[in-house]
Amino acid sequence: MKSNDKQTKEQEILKAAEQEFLTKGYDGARTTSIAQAAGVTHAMLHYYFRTKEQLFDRIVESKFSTMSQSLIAILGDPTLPIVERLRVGIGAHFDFVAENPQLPRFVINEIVSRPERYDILYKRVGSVVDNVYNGLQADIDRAAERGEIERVDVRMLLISIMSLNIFTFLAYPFMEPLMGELMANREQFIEARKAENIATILKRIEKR
Amino acid sequence: MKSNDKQTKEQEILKAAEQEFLTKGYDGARTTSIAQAAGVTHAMLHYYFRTKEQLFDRIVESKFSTMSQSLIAILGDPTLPIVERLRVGIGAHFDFVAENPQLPRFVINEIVSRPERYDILYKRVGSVVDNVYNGLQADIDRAAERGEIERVDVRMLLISIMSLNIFTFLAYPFMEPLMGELMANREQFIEARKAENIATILKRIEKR
DNA sequence: ATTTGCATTAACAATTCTGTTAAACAATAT
DNA sequence: ATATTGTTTAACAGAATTGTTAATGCAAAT
Repeated sequence: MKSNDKQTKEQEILKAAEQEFLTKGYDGARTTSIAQAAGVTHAMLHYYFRTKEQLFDRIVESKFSTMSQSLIAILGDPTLPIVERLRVGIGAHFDFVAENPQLPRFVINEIVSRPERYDILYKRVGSVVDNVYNGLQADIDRAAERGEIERVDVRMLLISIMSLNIFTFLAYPFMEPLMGELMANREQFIEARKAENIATILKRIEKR
Repeated sequence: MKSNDKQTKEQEILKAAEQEFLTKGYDGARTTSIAQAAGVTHAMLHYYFRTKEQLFDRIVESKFSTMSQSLIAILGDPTLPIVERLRVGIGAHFDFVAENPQLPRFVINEIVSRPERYDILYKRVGSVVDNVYNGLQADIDRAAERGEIERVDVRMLLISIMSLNIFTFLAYPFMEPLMGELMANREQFIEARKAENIATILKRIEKR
């Protein structure tokens, strides 16, 4: 076959694997099921990726990278006034999660069920992150100095933002049946939730 | 053996199963591993519970029940003034989750990976819940009428509370390496987080 | 046209895991 | 003492799943 089609098949498998791993996790995923969804025999899967684990690693790598990007989105544009900066940052992060609704559950499950695998990854990231906060924290501190907002710990604020934004999608299937008409229209609910999360965080830093 | 010891063995298996299922999920759990952790041969597990699925159902039943209780805790004491009522309710819910930190991930994963299983459960619960909200919503409306707080939709507020409280524990292993000294002392962080969540929600309903 | 190298398939091998069974064992009642 | 009942073990059976391999196909290069 053409090297064109080869890429297509390999990517077909990757696409199917992503879907399967994201919804069912490593343990629940079946290589035969992935192959079937990709329209190839399962031997092909092993031909291209050798083992289930190596295929999985490819997905993990890509998903962890996406996850990092989403976190960086929160930090927003440093040239904006702090309240605007946060409003935009929170919204961008929310949109990011909305486009990857299965991602947080996947990442969290991975880290919980096989922490050893991510030790190295984390050691690398850990030290970088501190610097990342500092810019935003300084911004907040200056605005607080000027009496525009309440002074808060940026890490606490980031956790709150992640909580509100991510939980919306993480627990969607759990909450949907409990919330009646509020969640009847998904898009409408998502929009309302975005506004609510922004309002909640901005009020948190409002000066009394 | 004594019927005393019998109960002990059966419960030993249940205890081990709970741990295994909560951390690894249904697919990742191994009946042999559960049996080993319980100190019995795996045939015993089948003797008492017949199949992996039946054993799992026992755990699910118990965990879903615990989950329901935790949600009811948020509603708090209707005789208290609204702000106090919420403060206490949020704190109680937080404490509940703190004592069952693996619970939300387990429940969410279950519902995502096998939604059919919970359709019946939900149909039952769904209609009840509306009544549950109404009390608190009325309480909020009255306080808003008197100009004490801002008027909000109780369901949005409940989602925010759950988001903040649950995410703290859900994503703990994910965040811990990213937050440096903030999360170095677990108990201290948990306390700070509890206060932060309460502050965030109470500010949300504060009148400008 | 033949060789070369990758792609593909079908059949098979090995392992892991769940669940069964038949026999041994222990406690209690008769 | 013996029968009865429930408990426990070891060995096994069956199914599912991952991974391998040897043969075949196909396309481009020489």
